[in-house]
Amino acid sequence: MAATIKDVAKKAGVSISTVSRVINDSKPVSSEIRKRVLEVIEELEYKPNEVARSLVTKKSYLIGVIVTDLGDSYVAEMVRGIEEVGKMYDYDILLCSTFGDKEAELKYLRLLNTKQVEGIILISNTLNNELHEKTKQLRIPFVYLNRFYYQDYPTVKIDNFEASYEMTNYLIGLGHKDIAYISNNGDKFYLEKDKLEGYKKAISEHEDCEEIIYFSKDRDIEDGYDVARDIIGFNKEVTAIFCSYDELAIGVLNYLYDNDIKVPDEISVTGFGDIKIASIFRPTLTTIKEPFYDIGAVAIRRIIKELKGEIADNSDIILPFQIQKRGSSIKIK
Amino acid sequence: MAATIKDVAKKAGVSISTVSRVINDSKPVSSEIRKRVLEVIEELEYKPNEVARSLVTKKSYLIGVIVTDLGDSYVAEMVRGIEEVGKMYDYDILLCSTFGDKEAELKYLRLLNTKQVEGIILISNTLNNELHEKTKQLRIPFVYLNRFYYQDYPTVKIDNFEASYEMTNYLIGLGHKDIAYISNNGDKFYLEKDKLEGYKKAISEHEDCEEIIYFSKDRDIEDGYDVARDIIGFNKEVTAIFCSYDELAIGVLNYLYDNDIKVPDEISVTGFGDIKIASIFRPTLTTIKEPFYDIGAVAIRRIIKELKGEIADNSDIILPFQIQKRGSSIKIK
DNA sequence: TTGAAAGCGATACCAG
DNA sequence: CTGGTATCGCTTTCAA
Repeated sequence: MAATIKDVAKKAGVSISTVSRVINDSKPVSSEIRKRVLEVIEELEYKPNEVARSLVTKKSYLIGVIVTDLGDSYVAEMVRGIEEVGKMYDYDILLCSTFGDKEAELKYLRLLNTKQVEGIILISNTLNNELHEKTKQLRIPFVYLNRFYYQDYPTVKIDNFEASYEMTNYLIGLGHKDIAYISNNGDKFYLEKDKLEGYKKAISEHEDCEEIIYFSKDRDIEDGYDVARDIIGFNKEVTAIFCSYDELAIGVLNYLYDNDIKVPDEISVTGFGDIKIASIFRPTLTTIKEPFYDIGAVAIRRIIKELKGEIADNSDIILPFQIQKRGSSIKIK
Repeated sequence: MAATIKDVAKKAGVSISTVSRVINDSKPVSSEIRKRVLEVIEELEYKPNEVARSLVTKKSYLIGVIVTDLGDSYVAEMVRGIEEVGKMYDYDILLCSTFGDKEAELKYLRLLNTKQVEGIILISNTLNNELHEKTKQLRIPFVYLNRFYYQDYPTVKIDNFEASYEMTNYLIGLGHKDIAYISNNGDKFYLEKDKLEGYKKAISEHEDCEEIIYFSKDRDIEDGYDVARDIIGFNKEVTAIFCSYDELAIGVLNYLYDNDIKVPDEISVTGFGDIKIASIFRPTLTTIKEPFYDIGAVAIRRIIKELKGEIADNSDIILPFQIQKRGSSIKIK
């Protein structure tokens, strides 16, 4: 068995209170005794049992992180941010993956609560209305991260409208007039709505441009592939395709590659997100960089602040984005 | 404050022992009392405090997972496997990322220990000799996963020699004779050694083939890019390039793309690993599928078995691999 | 079948 | 500055 505080106390000939004091240096201890205790600790390789400690202090130094799927690079990126910043404040990450199952979101919310996590970050990709009551009950700091939907919880994100507006203007600036936009869904709860509006606004500000909007079935690579076929088939004059998600853009690039259509020479393609593959793929993808790492980092930062009792209003945090200009877009000839 | 077992006991008019019995059904409780207790639990929304429970049972239902970087898709994949199987046995994952820092590996080993994790899985990408003594001290199940080096701990992997041998034979079967192999390093502790041997053996068994071995500086995409330049520059007759890691292969494909060399028409390229991007990239990459998810799954399975006292010898577990034939390789004309 | 009481390993308050 | 002791929330003997 591992040594306990009692073992140390006995061997050092002091009380457990004293041992506790030296390991936490919570109260003054004579340097003589401190030294002896430290020696015994060394000797016994004593390490305080954090579980016991948690029980009395009510601090677990654990943050629960519920994610959809680490297999999505943007999720992994957020978790990196969460973890790295968490560690700076001695917080550890308890990880749960839902694989898109709403039931699981609720289940893990409960589970993490029994494990006494001090805060919870949920990275979701669906809409979940049952969430509300559960999160209220918990009474622990909670941040909701969702790249697709908008729901009424504290969150961290970029200004999707503005980003989309800028990207469209960037393409217009390159001389493109027939810019197709691949949207996923413009309904109420979708962040996509903002993006779509951004595109529309930019287009409407330029007389020689017209809205060309296509809707994809979903937002995976295959969906981009399918829409690309439609666009190319029906709309020969399109010179640029702006996709509301990088995943769609990759699908578009794949379709164009398979059909020997040169990017960017014949057609420019841009995405949204800057997921990992965007800079690796050939051609490299021009896209809007959503700072996933920072989003995670800021999310946990917010939780820790709240834990420390520092003011934390319920407002969303908006992070800056960037237009990453890469090989898939070019000035029109 | 959340309700405790005492609150439940008081409200139900029974002792806490009884409450404990019903929530664990560890001992018979009259159905009448059970019902009442259950009602109160419902009413108070009582959820047992797992921390307190851990303290007495010595079971935290926590497995520590130390990884290099979730940003590497294969790591994320392993963690998925670990977590999904872990959950089946009610285990949760405590995640720590080292970003390649050896010191951090040791540090987190200690940390996880104080957090009373019941087992540890380390996903590493370096050699770490100081590990040995630390892991022995812990006396908890430990599995070591490393895609690059071999170190003397229980691990889960594929037969790298055999995989490399098969892939080389596959290319030979396609009619290729001048097959370049990009190795990272053939030294003692490198798994790479086995791969290199596999390639050599296959080549040696075919009279009209000759070893063409290039060494990359490291094993990232850029390194593959650099080596490709060398190969193309110095070895015009090469018709196939077999890379010891998918990352290198992606670099090679990028170089060929940038220099207008058609894959697979002019040259075939194959990789090793089947990381996520391999099947997305164009052309899709022919490669050896290392079952990362399964490796993680089996690793935690092993730990849980050991925890249950089921026999667990110290031998490595070898998982099957597969040759994924995709678009980057073709029969020679 | 039930309850009382002893711990699990630490912290923290109260005396001295 | 140091020690004794209650306590955190729960499980687990031991008696009844």
